[in-house]
Amino acid sequence: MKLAKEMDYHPNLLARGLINKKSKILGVVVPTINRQFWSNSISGIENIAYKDGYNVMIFQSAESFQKEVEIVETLANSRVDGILIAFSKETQSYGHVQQVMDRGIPVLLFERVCDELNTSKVVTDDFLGAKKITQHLISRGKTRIAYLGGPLTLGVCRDRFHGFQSAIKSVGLTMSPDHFLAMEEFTFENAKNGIFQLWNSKNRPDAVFCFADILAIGALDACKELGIRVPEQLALAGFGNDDTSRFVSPSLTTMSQPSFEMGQLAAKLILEEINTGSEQPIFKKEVIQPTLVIREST
Amino acid sequence: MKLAKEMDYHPNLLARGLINKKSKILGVVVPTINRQFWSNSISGIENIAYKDGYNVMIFQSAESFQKEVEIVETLANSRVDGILIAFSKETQSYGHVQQVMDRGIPVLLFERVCDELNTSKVVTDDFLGAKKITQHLISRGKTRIAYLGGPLTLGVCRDRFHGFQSAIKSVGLTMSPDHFLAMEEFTFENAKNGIFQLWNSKNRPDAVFCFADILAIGALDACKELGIRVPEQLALAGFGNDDTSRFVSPSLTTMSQPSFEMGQLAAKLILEEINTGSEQPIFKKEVIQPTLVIREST
DNA sequence: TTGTAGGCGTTATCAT
DNA sequence: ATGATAACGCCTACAA
Repeated sequence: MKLAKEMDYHPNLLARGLINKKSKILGVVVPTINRQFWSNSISGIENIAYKDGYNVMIFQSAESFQKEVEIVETLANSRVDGILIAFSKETQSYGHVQQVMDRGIPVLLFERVCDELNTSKVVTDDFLGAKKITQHLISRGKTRIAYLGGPLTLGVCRDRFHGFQSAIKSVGLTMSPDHFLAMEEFTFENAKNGIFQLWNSKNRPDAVFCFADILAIGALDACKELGIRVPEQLALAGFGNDDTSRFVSPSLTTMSQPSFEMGQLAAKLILEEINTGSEQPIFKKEVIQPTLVIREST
Repeated sequence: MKLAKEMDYHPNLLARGLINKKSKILGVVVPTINRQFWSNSISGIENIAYKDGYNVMIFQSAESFQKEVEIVETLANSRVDGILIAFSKETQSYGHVQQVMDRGIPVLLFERVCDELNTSKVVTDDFLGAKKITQHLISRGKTRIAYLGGPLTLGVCRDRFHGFQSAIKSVGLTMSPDHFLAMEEFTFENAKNGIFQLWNSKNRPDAVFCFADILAIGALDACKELGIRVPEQLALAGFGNDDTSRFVSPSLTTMSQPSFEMGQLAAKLILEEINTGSEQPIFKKEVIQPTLVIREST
């Protein structure tokens, strides 16, 4: 070691990886790092990975299937020891992932998963989470609850919508069809327009379940412009508990997802799989419970 | 290519990197990806890098000097083709970076930089930005402006403070010493306590220049609790133009930093350096102007 | 204990 | 054009 330092020797990780057939790198693919859920998850993954001497390579698919395919291929070709993926919104087929699994690379799916692949998974209990917060809206005396969310092709959207429905139905309520708004992109502006639309109809809701905090924040802004009192005239519920949800006013009732811990768990599972070697691994599906955070908007 | 596909051949990027002495990977080191400025910068870097066939490896120093040193070493040992660094708050010495530069690896500094290293740099014009927004506060008739920021050991803090001072002095104002609050950690809570402290003194300010949006948001919350009217009794200015600054109410006046574009520029500069080969490169320092976004808090 | 040969998967070079 | 060979830097196995 002394001589190494004297000679300014530094190991070449490429060569080491080549001979060892492992790079001590985990690859992570997320839709974006520009939202707290994802960046926190990544921090959780890193937290565990570092302890085990692993580095983490982060990639953003930017919700593009094409890019996701390229990234997964690159990751596999870089001989990363494991890949953690949260699918893009566009992703409907999973051949690109099955392929790297066939090549013997451990894969773990988190948050945005699919049923078709036989891997370990870490997901939020979206059904129960959505059900709980909808029940909370109902407990506030709301009966005409609208749904503001994404296309039901995306698993997460489907689950949350079903949870929402389940809560409604179990108390004998129904959702009028024009209270179901699905948008392709989860943006502030889209949500705002959604509220305008809902409020201009003859059949105004008295509460809105929003698929994500950013939608609820857009909804809130629409309410301000329209002079709607929140939560008296219209209660708003979000999902995710982004920092922002605490800072807006009225502050936002939402479901808190333990994103950091989910990342940690995901890393633990895949490292387990990596370290137990090539024996037939048992794939675990961990379903994480989000918790209700009640604030002013309900 | 056909045969390659038939045989399910995939190139081994480690072997390729070993022989080519280049990995087609850029390494990025940021304090955290959990703030929009950083995640947007990274998106900008990726945007340019991908076009040139480069992948981006992202690492978080978590504001720890020790971790930053380790990351830089790992990156160098992985034979990345270039390293983009934004220093951690703790970083005061730069030997770890000089070392990899001596090893012939191109390095670019962005946002959190230092004068000691001879590299290309991409920075915000913190001095002028702080000066502009302070002048804006002055133009609103404020005369007792407090400063809420970080330790002056951090270059960014120093520059913004000097810009603040310059604006104050140029109109013959002075800052009373107890209106200077420096905190180690830029958190909502710290900022809140700062406002409590300022408001409990005999010498209340009528405006606060906050080093970062999150501080202004904490300040805003303190104002709500204390019943201070913003901006009439106390005007608040932030820095960074995080999404949240638009969503709080009153919405926040702040300086907008073109983070995505700064990332793009940083990537362009280092790729230029990489592609021109080992000839003596000319190091550029790009100083980006932030723009004033006037909202309700002033 | 210490030293040496061989191979990981590529690519560049040289010979055919 | 096609084919063989050496080398990138490291590590393992085997020989001394």
